Amino acid sequence: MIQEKKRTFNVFAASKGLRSTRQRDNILDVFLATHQHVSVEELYLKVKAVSQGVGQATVYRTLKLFVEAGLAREILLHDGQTRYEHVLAGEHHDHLVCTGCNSIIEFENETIEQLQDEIAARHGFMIRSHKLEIYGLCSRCRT
Amino acid sequence: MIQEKKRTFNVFAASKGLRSTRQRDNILDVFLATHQHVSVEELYLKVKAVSQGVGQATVYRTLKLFVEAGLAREILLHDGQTRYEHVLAGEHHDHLVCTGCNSIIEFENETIEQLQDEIAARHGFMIRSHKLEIYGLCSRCRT
DNA sequence: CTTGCTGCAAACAGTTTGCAGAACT
DNA sequence: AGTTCTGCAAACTGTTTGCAGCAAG
Repeated sequence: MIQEKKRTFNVFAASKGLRSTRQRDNILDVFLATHQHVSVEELYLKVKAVSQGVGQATVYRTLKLFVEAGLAREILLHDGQTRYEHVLAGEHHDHLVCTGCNSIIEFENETIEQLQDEIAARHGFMIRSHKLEIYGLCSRCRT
Repeated sequence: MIQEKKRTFNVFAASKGLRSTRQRDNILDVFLATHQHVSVEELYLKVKAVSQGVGQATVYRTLKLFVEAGLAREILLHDGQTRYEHVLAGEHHDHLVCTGCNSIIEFENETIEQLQDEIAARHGFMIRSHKLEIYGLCSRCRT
């Protein structure tokens, strides 16, 4: 599905008249190879390790493109850094964030999603996205 | 209940050996008189209108104290500013955030809270707090 | 050759911090 | 008097932007 994502980005790029560059390819590769919730800084370091001469600015700019292309999603946790996660086709997941070790457990719950739809409908609200984060201590960190 | 909140803060201050100052009183008054989701900047301006000579830094410092004292809670939306909301005894509410006009509708849903507890339990996770934000367009903004 | 993309460094916005003087106890 | 608190301005951090040169189409 990595190929699939690359294709998605190419289609998007073509439709926008964007050019294909070494940097964007590198960043996309690294992003796709990465696990959930990379910060820009982390990604920048990984990209730099693979190929010299990619500036932070480009990483920032490119990540925004990925978001536009629907490949990535911004998430704001409480650590002052914007992080990006993969958008997995169709489904959505939420996060259990451990404040002890900063680990993140993902979960999905169809019922919660449905309830959200109901709540939105009740307020005449049209949902575009949502974010549910539960903070606390994971099983290892609760002593 | 404003008196009640002031008392809460005084108790907290006393227990921490903090001093009572004109600035802190002013900021607390303004915060309590304020509606949900004030940014530091907004609060700073309101405080300055009431009494000259209160610096931004003090507002920042004081808001953190309110959080520690359990009166306020930080919320991070997607506008680059940290906002603070009132902590209402016991109950918790979540947000429908309109990306059109930046208005915020609050809601509560007991069932969602229960589902969260179940999910957490399933992962051996101990919940400390959570945050559910639904982004989209409110009834006025959806055209 | 035209136009978009990049790296760099400077600019920014929000927040934090060091410090000298003011204020509380 | 002894400390804590404050305002100011400078420092910081994460992110954005202007621009000259580079590279893709």
